[in-house]
Amino acid sequence: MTTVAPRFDVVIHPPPRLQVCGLLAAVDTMDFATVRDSLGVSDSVLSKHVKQLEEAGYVRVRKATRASRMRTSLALTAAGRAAFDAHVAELRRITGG
Amino acid sequence: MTTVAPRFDVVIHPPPRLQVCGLLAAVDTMDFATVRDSLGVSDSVLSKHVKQLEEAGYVRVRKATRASRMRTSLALTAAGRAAFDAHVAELRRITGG
DNA sequence: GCCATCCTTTCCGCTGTGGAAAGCAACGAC
DNA sequence: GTCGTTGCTTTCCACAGCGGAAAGGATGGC
Repeated sequence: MTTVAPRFDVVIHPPPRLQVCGLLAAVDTMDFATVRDSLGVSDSVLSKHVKQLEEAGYVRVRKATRASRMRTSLALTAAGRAAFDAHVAELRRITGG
Repeated sequence: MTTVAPRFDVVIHPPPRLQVCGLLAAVDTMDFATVRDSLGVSDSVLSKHVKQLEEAGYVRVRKATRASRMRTSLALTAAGRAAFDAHVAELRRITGG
């Protein structure tokens, strides 16, 4: 039984962004550097993908000074979580969940 | 517990090909026209995606004369099924299945 | 022969992508 | 204050992948 309406989302689907959403879905918040290292991508690549997720309203980017250094933390928004859940539901439907 | 080793497959991941594999995974064989109509794409688009799956060794294309008309039927190969299962496993892993 | 069916291939313009490098803001060291 | 470092961001660029339209077979009915 599905709780969200399956809906394919082209913003989420590409591998790097699917991974970012997958990571963020499991936590409240995650540092930019942690995500970057988890994906094994460069700063610029992650930054660009995060920007797309942010412009879609799926990810919130918060900059805070921590330990005397600026850190950027990422989190899924409510809309982002909903879109991710719907996309995952659609993937399950397509792949014969 | 996983039965196949999760492995991301860039040949399978793009939406049209993921859908083709998803359809074929559920049956022994499916006609080209049926797949085309299920995806809602044009002949040329499906043909090109099928070709990529075929060149990867994932789909077998069989042409047979049926009802006095030539029909093309598609089926996953063993390698195709294995790759699809592995890709689905990886998607589940990424999305927190 | 001619036409219709059923794909396949080519052509073309567009979009998306990653790598490299330059940019930039914030901070501590001095 | 200026210098260098850290931590992203943006720009530039070259390239791969995509779909639509149209031309191209191949086959069979007439």
